[in-house]
Amino acid sequence: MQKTLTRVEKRQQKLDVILRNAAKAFMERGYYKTSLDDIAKMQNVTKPTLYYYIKNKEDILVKCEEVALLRINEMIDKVSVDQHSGFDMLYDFIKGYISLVTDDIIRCHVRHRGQMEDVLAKENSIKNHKQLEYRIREIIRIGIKDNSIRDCNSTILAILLFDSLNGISSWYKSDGQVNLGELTAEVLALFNGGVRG
Amino acid sequence: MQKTLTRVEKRQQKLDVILRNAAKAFMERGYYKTSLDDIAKMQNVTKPTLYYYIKNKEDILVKCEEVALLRINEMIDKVSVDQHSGFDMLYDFIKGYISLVTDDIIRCHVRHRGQMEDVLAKENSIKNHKQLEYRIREIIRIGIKDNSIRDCNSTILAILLFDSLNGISSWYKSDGQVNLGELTAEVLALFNGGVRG
DNA sequence: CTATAGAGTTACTCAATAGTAACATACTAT
DNA sequence: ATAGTATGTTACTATTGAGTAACTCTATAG
Repeated sequence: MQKTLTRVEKRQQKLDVILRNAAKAFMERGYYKTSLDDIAKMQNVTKPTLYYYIKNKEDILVKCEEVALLRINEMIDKVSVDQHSGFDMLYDFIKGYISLVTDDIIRCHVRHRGQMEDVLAKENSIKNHKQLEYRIREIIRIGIKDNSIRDCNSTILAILLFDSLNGISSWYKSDGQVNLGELTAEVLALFNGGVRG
Repeated sequence: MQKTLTRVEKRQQKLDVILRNAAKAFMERGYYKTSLDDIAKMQNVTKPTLYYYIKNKEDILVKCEEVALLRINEMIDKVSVDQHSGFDMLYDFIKGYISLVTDDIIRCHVRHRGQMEDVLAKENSIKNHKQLEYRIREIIRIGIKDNSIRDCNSTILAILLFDSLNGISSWYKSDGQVNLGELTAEVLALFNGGVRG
């Protein structure tokens, strides 16, 4: 017999559902074209109920960001524990990131990061992303030192890497025509050896 | 003595200014956070005046798209006239595209394409981008045939290419720390030979 | 078993802003 | 010069949607 959920657990679950539904709607219709009434309806509740779980509309973005950053950082932790080379770490990061950007909450974060109206939230969001970029830059630097990665501007490479991977998040749909495995393989091949024939 | 501008020319110029200012504001604050009053103020006119030049707010996006597509297609035309290889064409396309995405109207188009509320405008925008992607795919196919480009899924490569280049448009600022020349060089190097050391 | 906090509702306020009507002025072609 | 159109203004309408007040019902802790 499963232990019945405590109030706190139920509450957390409901918040998760709100975030998931909101993230999905934001990705499909966009943040401003999605009203809180729309989101409430997806849970079969009314708008004021949402305010029991979130501070305001923008808080949904902030909370999605929290979840997303946790998962992304966790993934970077995993690929960072000593591998053969910087290249290998970066390689695994790309694989990991692509598998993450199929999740609505992550996609929502990627699409809306740094766009909050609240000045503090916005600054924080930008800072958070800088932190991620910094971690990837470090991996690239390790790779350059051990000669597994071409000597390059690690800042620019890190940005370009995020750009292309984040681009995927905006169009990738699990039910679309592009297969995730093949997509990952192509990205890794491009990343590994460029496009030269 | 310079011939004074005709009404039609003056009108065209004013429309250009509106598009440019609107595009700039949309990139800085976002489409929904920018009101028509804001845009009007940038030209020192009032909101109803704008309606003399545009059908409605969304029409600004449509008109920016028209301008952007003209310039992008023109650039692709230029790099397509017979070069040594598919790779060379693609190489020049990348150079050309990066130089274009520093322009606010192009950036505005890139950021907002396919997001119109008007169903027809939206479908048209998506179709337009598909058309661009198709042209790049063709270049890639030429490169694969003449062995200047690695045998790969041309669809995925075209998408990834646009993703990374369009990513640049969202963060690149001409007054920022990243130098455009160095950025282009890094992209081309990555594109040419990947990241392997 | 019951007091209380949790979870939800209906019915509102209030602000922002897209778009319009009606009117005023300035150019330009004849 | 002047008719008429291009360009602009002020003052408005109408809608949307975020956020709140005030209330009901329900479950659980003691």
